[in-house]
Amino acid sequence: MKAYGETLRQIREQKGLTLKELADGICSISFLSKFERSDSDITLRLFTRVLDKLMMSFDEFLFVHNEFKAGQLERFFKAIGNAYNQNDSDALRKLKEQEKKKWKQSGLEMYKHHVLMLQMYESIIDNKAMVEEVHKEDIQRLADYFFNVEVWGQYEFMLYNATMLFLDADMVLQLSRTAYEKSIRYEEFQKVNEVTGTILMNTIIYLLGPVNKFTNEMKFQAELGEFFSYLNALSVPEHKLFERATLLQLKGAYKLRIGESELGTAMIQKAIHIYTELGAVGQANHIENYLEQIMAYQETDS
Amino acid sequence: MKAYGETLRQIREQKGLTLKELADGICSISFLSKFERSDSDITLRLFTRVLDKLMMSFDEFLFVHNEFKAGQLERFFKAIGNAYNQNDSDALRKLKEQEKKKWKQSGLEMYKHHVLMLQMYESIIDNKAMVEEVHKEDIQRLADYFFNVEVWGQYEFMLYNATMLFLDADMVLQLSRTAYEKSIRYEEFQKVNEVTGTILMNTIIYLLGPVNKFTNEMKFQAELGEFFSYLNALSVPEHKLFERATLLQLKGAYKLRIGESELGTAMIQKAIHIYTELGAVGQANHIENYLEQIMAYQETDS
DNA sequence: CCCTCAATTCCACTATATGAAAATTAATGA
DNA sequence: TCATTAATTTTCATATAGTGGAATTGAGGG
Repeated sequence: MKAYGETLRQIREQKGLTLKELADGICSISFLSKFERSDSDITLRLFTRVLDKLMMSFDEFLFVHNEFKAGQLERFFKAIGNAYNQNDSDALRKLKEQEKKKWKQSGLEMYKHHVLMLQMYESIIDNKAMVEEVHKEDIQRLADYFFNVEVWGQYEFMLYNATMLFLDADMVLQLSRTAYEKSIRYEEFQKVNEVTGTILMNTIIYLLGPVNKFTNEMKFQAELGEFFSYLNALSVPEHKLFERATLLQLKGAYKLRIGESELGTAMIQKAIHIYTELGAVGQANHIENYLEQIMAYQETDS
Repeated sequence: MKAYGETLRQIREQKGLTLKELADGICSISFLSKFERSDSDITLRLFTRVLDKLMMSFDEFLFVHNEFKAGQLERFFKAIGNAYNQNDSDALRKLKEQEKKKWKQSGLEMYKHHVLMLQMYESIIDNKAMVEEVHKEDIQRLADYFFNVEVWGQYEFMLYNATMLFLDADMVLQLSRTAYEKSIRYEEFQKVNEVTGTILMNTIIYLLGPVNKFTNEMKFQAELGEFFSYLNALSVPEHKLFERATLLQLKGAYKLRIGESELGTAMIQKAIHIYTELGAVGQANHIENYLEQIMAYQETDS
């Protein structure tokens, strides 16, 4: 792997800066030269100032350094998401083995969580019943982790989003609420902001329950109201059209759920219409199927 | 300012890790302890591995470290944007003085660009004619910079987006094209991806020309087609509803521009309708005004 | 109470980060 | 062609990053 210094040199030369100019006020010229030739490493403090001077963020620097590939966190969850969406249980198993290995080497709890998560996705794909008894305590451990971490970071948000579907309703209620509260200080940090959105959406979907229950009595009415208001707050910026469209769609589903069929259908139709107008046919079809499923069950029922 | 080590300690403790666990395989326990107590700095190489183990990105770490504030790059451009949108020429002048000072201290060209940019925004707000002669060469310098930087980073994209409005049409054509091409490798890097979107939108708006010219002959027909196709390519992911809506709106404006009034109006109405349905009244009004302006001019003309 | 584990401190030692000045290279121009 | 100058690399001295170990403190836990 290329050293960081070489990347820095590339960037500096791109910008037409001399060693002297970049080093000025930060470190000696000779040292910067050494670092760029990977004759020496650099301390965090100095490097921060170098990047500041270049008006560059660490993540962007690393992105360039890693040949324009995203960081490990995103790659990890994206790999899981891709494998799951493509029903590729081989890929999931592979990922699971990797994490298991890391766990055995380090004994760190986080890798155990990863193994659990991957196992669960695997069992969904393979349509195997989850070996509940065995995992029960692992799940509890995972939930405990979420309850104990005081400040959530992007990792916790993403992990929770990827596992909430396996947790009990009362846990989900508490944790999603916690997640929303903890996310507020990340308002300016786009990535966390976005995961929070998905968490809230998934929570609402979770609380609405399976489609074939849409005619029974309602369990989480108050809580749904609460989470709708969170999602509303998150979608305040007017350019967040995707969040707003999803909100519309979910509100429609909610109306359907509580029996206001005409209103609910109308709202979902609106959402479908918007997606269609914008040429997002995949999404439009997806919602349409969802709506049809509900209708089918309700017909059976009546 | 708090030292990095302290922040790391907070995070480590939050995650319930011991020094031993975090240091294992990376560095000695006693050293990590030293670093966390700011008794010592840490090298970039080691710190990268620490963050990797924590599944944390540099930017997120710095975000937490800086008390949940965005990085300097974004703060800088956001400050300018805010001041401009609020017609606050005092704030702009203040920013300008800051950059001027940096320029005098370092002699770096980039600060001169910043001064130029701020001066131009200032003159728009104060409705003063730009002192063209004086700035002509500065503008040329800025354009030269864009032409010479081989690999654009987030900074270059943002700077170009903020200044293109002051450049000549032929420069804008070339540079926007370049910008799009250079942005392709940043597909996975959200922030650059987003600025690219705005650059393309602004380019199209620039090429469409002022509203009161909407009845004259068309200059950049071919180029507009080109940029529409770029923006189309960028908006492929179906969740990019804002980009898609803007595209609809701009295509409508284009139709109006080339005389297809009914079709153009219909498209823009669609966009307005979507914003309205999604409760984005600000945006909806904004587009409505735009449409009315065009219509007013066309009526005068006929 | 003892026992254990996490963290700090101290020490001795090595590797290397960092700065100042000298040497080299490259480019430019008279 | 030879100065001249700027940019970079080398050299070398020193401060400090980083290791490993051992002794100490402190906080539970049984």
